Amino acid sequence: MSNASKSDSQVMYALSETRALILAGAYAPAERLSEPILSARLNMSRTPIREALGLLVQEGLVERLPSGRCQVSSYSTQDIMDAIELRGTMEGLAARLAAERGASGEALVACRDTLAGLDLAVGDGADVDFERYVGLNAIFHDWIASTANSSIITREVERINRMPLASPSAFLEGQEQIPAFLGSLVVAQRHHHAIFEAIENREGARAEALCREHARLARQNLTFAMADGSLSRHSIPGLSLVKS
Amino acid sequence: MSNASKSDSQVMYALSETRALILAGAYAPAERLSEPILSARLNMSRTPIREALGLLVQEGLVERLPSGRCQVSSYSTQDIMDAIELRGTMEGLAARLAAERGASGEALVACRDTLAGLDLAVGDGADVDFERYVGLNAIFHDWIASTANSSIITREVERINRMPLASPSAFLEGQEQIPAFLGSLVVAQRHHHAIFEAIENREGARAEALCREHARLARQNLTFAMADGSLSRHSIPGLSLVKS
DNA sequence: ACCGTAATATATGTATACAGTTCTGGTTGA
DNA sequence: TCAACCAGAACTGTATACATATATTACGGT
Repeated sequence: MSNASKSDSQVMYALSETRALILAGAYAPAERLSEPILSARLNMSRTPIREALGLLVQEGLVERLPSGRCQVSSYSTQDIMDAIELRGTMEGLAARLAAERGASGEALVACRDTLAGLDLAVGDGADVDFERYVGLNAIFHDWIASTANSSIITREVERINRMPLASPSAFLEGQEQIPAFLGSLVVAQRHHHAIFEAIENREGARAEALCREHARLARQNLTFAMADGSLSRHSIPGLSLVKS
Repeated sequence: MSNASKSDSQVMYALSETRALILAGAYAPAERLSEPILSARLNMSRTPIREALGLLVQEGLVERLPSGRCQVSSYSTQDIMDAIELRGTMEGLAARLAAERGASGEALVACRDTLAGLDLAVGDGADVDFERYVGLNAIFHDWIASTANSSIITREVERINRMPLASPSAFLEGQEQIPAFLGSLVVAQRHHHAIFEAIENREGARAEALCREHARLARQNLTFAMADGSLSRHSIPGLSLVKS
């Protein structure tokens, strides 16, 4: 087997492929995923399929029935709301620890660059460079988690971010046309600056509170997306799994 | 295969057996776990062993090397501290939501029973019924998580509790002899009452702050256990994985 | 027309085989 | 003495086989 230490293994291929299928809505919630059928579809044996399904269960995209069979998960709007609240809380913890423990000079410099890039991408909110914004936004949020300087916390924040629709980038794509959403980006970027400032000034409580409030924007976007009916329903990955 | 839908499957046996071996210190940190050797030791084929190892990786007890091999994890004291802080934060979130959303009448009644049982188990701190305390303490903490009424949050709290040494029960066994520890139980039980009262009175911020402070007791116990050298080193499951 | 039941098909759980990779230990050459 | 290297052993990743459990369908009784 060619080494490549994971990324081109059969398991990883099965994992990303199946995940993409589910997030794109190719499988409906509660639809069964059988190992033989998937293995035929992806041209491999059941073994890596089986392992990939286990990982998807861990990610929360797939549920295991008592019989052992797998089905696509479904979430209520409230579930997503709670997941976002949880992310906000965990990012808040990371930001507080980052403030309390202090960020290194290089970390601060790097983050200032990211913020400057985000400023450019947002502009005045009328002409947003989305692609750029999405990438830098993810970098900023990763920066918060890593600046807490705790492998445990970094790991768990990454984990919650893998949950469908809970990540900071979940609602950034496919909503370019919604004016209310565009406005929220300006507010979000203001939050980013304030969070950075709080961490730089060792203001732990402020950093924490800001992160929590920042996550609330995602909840608002979820509300927009759900109300918006058809448009976002298919363009936002994973939204097809949300039930009520 | 006998149904039993999980609990007596080969995977579950391999999982609990291997976990127990690691937590008991039968394998040192960084020691390799090879599938063939484990499968010989547990009298089964590599297949369920392999799946169990994947689950242990997910639990954090085992790490996967780039080559694909597995080794026993090791943690720094700071890692455990951070995990406990994270648990306190997540329990705090659960308690806040429980307060904000309101607990049902039956939930409140049930919790009062638990608290009464804990009162009896603790007594005045001089003659503690440990076995009883450990069980009821776990029930109380589960109650907090479930009273938030969010499957996502329940799931993630359970997850962090499975992390070695981060659970509310982690330091409750094997330290009966340490006076400072006995005293901490009285304080802990006072926290329990206050947390319940805050949730009952819909005081979200208070419930959250109390949970965080409550978790700090575990950090203190970790300090005791680490300072105490040989005694607790072997009696507290998982402590053998802590490095510095 | 409908419910219960038997028969069939399909799924999962586990064992085993094999190819290719990584470790290990010893040997060689400087 | 030590580093590089090579052969053998051991391990992982994947495929496949088979036993058993579960889902589905067809059929017969009421």
